[in-house]
Amino acid sequence: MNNTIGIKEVAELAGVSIGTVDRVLHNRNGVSNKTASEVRKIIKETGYKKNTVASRLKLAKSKVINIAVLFPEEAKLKSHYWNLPIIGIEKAITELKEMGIRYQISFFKMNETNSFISAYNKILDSNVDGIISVSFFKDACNELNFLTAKKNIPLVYIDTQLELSNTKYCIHQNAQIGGAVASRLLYQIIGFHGNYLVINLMTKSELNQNSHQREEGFRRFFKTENLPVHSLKSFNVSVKDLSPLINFLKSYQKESIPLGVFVTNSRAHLISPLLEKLNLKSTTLIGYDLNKANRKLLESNKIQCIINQKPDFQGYTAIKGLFKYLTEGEEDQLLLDIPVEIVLKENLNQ
Amino acid sequence: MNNTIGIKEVAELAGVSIGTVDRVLHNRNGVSNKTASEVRKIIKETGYKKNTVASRLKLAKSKVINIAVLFPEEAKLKSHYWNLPIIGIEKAITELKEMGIRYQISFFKMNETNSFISAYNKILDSNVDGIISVSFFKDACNELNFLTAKKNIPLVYIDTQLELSNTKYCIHQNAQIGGAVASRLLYQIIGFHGNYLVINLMTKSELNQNSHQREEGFRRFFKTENLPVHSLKSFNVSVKDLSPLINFLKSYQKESIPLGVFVTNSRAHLISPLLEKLNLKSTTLIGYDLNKANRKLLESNKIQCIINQKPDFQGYTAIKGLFKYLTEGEEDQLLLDIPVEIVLKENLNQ
DNA sequence: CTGAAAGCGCTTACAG
DNA sequence: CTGAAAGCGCTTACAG
Repeated sequence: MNNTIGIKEVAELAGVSIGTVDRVLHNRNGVSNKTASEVRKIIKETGYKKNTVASRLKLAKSKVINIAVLFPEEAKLKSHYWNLPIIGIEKAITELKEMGIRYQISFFKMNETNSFISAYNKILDSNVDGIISVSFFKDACNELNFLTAKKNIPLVYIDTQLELSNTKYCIHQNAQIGGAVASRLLYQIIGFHGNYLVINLMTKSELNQNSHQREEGFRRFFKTENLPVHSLKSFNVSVKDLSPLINFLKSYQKESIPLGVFVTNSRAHLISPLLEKLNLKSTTLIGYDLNKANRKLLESNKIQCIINQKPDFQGYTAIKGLFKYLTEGEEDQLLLDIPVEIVLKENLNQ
Repeated sequence: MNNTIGIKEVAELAGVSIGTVDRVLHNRNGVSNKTASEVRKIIKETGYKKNTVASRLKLAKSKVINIAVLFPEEAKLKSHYWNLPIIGIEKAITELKEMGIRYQISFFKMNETNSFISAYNKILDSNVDGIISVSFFKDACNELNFLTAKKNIPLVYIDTQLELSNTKYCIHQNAQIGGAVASRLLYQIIGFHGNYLVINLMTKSELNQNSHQREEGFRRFFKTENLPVHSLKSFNVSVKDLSPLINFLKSYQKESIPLGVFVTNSRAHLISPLLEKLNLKSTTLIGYDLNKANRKLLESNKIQCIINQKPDFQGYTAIKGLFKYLTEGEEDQLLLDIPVEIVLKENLNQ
């Protein structure tokens, strides 16, 4: 490969100055159609690629890349789940610091659509080059998709993923695969002759879409693998009142066969004490996310397995991907499936 | 933070020219002690950090960073295990291309120390800035450690890790943790009332150190967790003649309790057919490494779990770490524990 | 519509 | 022993 093609060579071949080549490269106006197409031809022929390092060195101060991060306010709490993506974001920003990039974070209240809307409006009014957020509110996010598309501002959703119209970029874990991994693990442990229970802990009135898809993946496994099981039930319950679940769990007390429990969100730590109190022995518990409570239960063998969505990695990747997109127009790092990471007590603190 | 401290500011504060500051920064001679210490003082006070982007832009052509990679010749074969680190290496090189870095690969024969020695001698005679290799031969690697230290060339071992004297940098997976993860998985499936078997498949006369440590981690789990088991045995066998193993496995045919098999290297695919032929039902098989054969058996449920050492990630990290070290003197990315990745059929192709 | 020139922060050959 | 100047590849304000 001819690695020596720079803007200078392109300019020479096209018989113009490097300034003109640069104008064409950035679609700035002030170039005649004829010149522009000639330059474009040469760029195509030579396979010229802009040197991002040189470009960013020049622009690092005068044209800093501004990333807005819009997260639930829980992100402010250290060691909270929503704080983890920020760790990754900061790592990426540090790595790219010399390239001239910074981020600013704003917060919204999880149960107030309006706080989300007013936050993103403020962001859109500011001088922003890219946005990282999460899709909690369907209508508001659809609107945000529309507004950012109009303004040509890349918007990356990480983590939870609502089904929206026109979402362009998202970095998250495939919920179906997570569910299937959970069922495979439980099935290997418990086998045909056991009871399976999916618990959807709800904070809102309707079932979270992520939970729904995880359950779907969980159930599909048994079909795909053609494994009939003794009993597979699911139970939706509000975190505000777990008593219906407690009553339901009592029905397993009489049974002597093992029970496998899959909690479809980060709140497996709420279930473990119930199982203990009800004295449901030989129960295997699988949940999501390495929050403090889950970590502790993993360490004390009360939870057997946690599926990690690697929120830090998601944040990291979102920044790296946005940088790549904004500097080189490359999109493929902004549509990513994060691998399902299986965490046991033994590989917890690596 | 004062992000505006550049070499210019340092020069001004020290009352010298930027050329002199640069000489101090790179410990080049031709600076009086007095001037040098004054400059160093200012650097310390201001917390000045060289801008790597600018530095590499200047040097990208005149001082390309040369990385030598020395791998077993199996690395030439696509889809072979030893080819995987190269994929990661190439990814990292591509990302850093504009910074002026390239790599050159040479090969040695796995069972010929001399081919390794003559290969590294050739590398050391060339103009090389850093080396990535693997430690297969104890004496030769000790010698290589010595030679590279003398020449001040950073040497990173990835993957397998012999216990050598004076190994400075290595990127690999903790073998003990891998073994412990395997035992946890098997124990959850098989429980107290089962047979556990560790199979060490050997290519040489003595037991590979990695295998040894994996077995150690496997056995330690039962002690740490205080879980006595019905039977836990291990069997060392040469890949050249599996018949002793076959005979040994026959002893399990009479037993009606489940069997958990842990293969401590990448050759679980050699064991699966034996288990089938001997009709050892309700056996769970765990091994290492996502080679083609293992992948296939995972997909057909003949192997239940594979521990992935992420060789591609190791190669990627080695290049990134060497670059960081060579440009900024930062060492910590060259001493790395790669997380133990648990792979089931469901999260295999992510 | 286009070019020449200055400059991003660092490095180095050259001159003194 | 030290400084002034040129240059890495790109960008842009300025002049025409």
